[in-house]
Amino acid sequence: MPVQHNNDLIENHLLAALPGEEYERILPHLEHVTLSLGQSLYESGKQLKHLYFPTTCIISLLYTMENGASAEIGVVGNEGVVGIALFMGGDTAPNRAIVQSAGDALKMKAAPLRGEFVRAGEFQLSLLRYTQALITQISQTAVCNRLHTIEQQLSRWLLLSHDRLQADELKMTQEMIANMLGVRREGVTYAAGRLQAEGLIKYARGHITILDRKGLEATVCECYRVVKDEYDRLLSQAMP
Amino acid sequence: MPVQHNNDLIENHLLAALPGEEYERILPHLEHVTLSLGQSLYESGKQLKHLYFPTTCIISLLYTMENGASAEIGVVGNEGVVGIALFMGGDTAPNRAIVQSAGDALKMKAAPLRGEFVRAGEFQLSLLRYTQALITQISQTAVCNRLHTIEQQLSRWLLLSHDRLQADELKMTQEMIANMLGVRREGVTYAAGRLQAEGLIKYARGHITILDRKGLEATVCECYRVVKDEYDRLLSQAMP
DNA sequence: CTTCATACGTGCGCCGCCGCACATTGTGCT
DNA sequence: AGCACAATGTGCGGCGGCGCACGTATGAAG
Repeated sequence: MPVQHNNDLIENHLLAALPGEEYERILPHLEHVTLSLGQSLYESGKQLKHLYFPTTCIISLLYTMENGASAEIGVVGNEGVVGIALFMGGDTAPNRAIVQSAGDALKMKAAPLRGEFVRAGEFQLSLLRYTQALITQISQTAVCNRLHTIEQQLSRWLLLSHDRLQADELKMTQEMIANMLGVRREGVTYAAGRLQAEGLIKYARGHITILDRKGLEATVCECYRVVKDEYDRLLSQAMP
Repeated sequence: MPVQHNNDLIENHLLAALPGEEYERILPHLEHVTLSLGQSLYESGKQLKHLYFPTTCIISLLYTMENGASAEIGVVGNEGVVGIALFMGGDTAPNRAIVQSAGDALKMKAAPLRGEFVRAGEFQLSLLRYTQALITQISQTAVCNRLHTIEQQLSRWLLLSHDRLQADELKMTQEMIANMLGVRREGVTYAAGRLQAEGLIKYARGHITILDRKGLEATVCECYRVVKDEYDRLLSQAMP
């Protein structure tokens, strides 16, 4: 289905921040799609066909090892875009993009993207600034994986997801979170139990509710703040 | 000192791959600099002033926590460039760039870089492709930090350094490696001891020699291969 | 209302890594 | 040559996380 309402665009901050002229040029190339939980947007090493601008969904960038173990390297919501390899010139990436929270996105074909990108306008600047923010997120994930406990990383993960979510409840089992964080399911059970005991979250059978966001922010490691500040700085127009 | 010999350029693969026209335009903006071990090219949050194209040096991208703990997020040699935030539009980055192996580089001021970048020529394409390769390296660092042992990570780190080095010996104490990997110095002693016992490396007081590269490649985790393949694929002109 | 798969809880032994303390061995400097 | 210091070796207790096994609860399907 083609994009019918301008509101669709506004829901993605990168698109919403475009000046009218570029907005008009890009509009016809966007297609509204609904994505379901667990769906794959691209696979490791496979040619990317589209760019996805999330509006209400959340996408997780995952790397899966040969033995099946996996770990998340970043998360993308309506502040960003999925498929940066397309405009960075790689065409493929050695990771996967999986729908972590069902919802909608705007899909753009590769060909018009390239045409628009080489104009070196605001669209290109936005995409590149976003990419730098994503690099910070990935970097901080590396640091956090090295130096912090599961409980700290879970807090960081919950806050990053909450920032990209319109609600306080996310549908997500501990098993799924364990796959994202690259840890045992039991490890998540333990860490989530502690956060619940502190009254910061509440969870039950695949439903996690953020009860005390301030409290979470107070206990999370600095990694969250570093990433958040960098997103705010680089995407100030695009992330209110 | 200004660049006097074209050979200087050839030593950096990104510059060497430029077509003659762009090469001529960029040449006057490059300055040859010699960098010493431990020197900082930029600090966290500080305005970047220059882009550095390593020729014989190796640069480490590090993140340092508030409590002083640090971890490497990537390494750059003559296949790449330091200071991507300059052309990605961020101007600053929340990490540091430290000289890991003394040597030379070509330095380019921010202003002419921007002018050249917006021409959307081969220079821009090269820089962006390189950035994607770097993203893969950072991502794989995150995964490796999560899932692999110090010994595996040390192997990966040695191979990545060896790829960017002209020799088999690198000047590097175990203490420094520990800071890069974000682990204890004793952990590096133990892991290095095992690699030495297997006859893969030899080390003594700040001098590490790669004895059996094939052997190292056979024991390293898949993370190294993933990064290497992606660099080869994206920078095939630039990394022989 | 029962059934049943799915999600979560818990205990146990094990291992890798940490923090600390201290011994030992090179290396450069005078 | 001798000294001081930097680099490495080693041991020990502790902890966080792993793999495994099995128990418990809850929501949906019939």
